Amino acid sequence: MNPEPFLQLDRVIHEKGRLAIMSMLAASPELAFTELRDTLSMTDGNLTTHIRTLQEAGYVAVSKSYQNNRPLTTCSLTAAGRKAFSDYVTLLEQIVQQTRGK
Amino acid sequence: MNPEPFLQLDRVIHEKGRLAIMSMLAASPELAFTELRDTLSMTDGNLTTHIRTLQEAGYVAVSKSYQNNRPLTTCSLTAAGRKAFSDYVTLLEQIVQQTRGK
DNA sequence: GATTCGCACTTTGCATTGCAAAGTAACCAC
DNA sequence: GTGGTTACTTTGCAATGCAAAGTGCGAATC
Repeated sequence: MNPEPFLQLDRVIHEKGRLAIMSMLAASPELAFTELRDTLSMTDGNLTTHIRTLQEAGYVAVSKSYQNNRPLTTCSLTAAGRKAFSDYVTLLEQIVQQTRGK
Repeated sequence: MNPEPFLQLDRVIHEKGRLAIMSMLAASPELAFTELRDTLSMTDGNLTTHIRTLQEAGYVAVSKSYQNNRPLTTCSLTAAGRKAFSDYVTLLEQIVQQTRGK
């Protein structure tokens, strides 16, 4: 068994909530705070902190505006975020293959 | 994007360290404390607590004995552990496919 | 026009947990 | 017998996930 993939897993992404956020953002150019919250059944507080963590890591860009007289926060992946997520998934693939191939 | 797989990920297994332990145990019938520690470059304290967590979840069986005048702790997957790990990897597969198939 | 309501977040506080430093126990070397 | 090594365990701390409570703003109700 090769332990390398595990050791390399990015802590920022390897967290249920943030992994889900990253996956959703990888599939859509941008998503609103409320879309993420409702789709992932997260509490508001939980979602803000995860988004902040991703933002501080440089993985997502956050834009805040006003639309329809409401605050509107939209998130999108940065280039670094896309890269990091791709690398992460590659590691997952390796782990799955290592496991299934036993 | 389907958020189901993420929501289902088993917290006990979905942790870098424990995921690595479970993977190693899935590949070998049993492993010694020291083998796990050295292969995964974990500190002793870190490893014991992770093993305890897995044990309390009913995923690994731990047997303690004395061999060569040394304590010898060996771990192996339980049936429940094997099942839980298999389910977990299945979810990983889904996540990888969802991502790669975009 | 004050006030209640609802929406979209943010902040705060708590409870959990990862982690390693220090501790324990048993053996060996000298 | 004490100094060192191995194989763990316990303890303490720092980080983090999480949700309850808080904030700001506009709309509706009175």
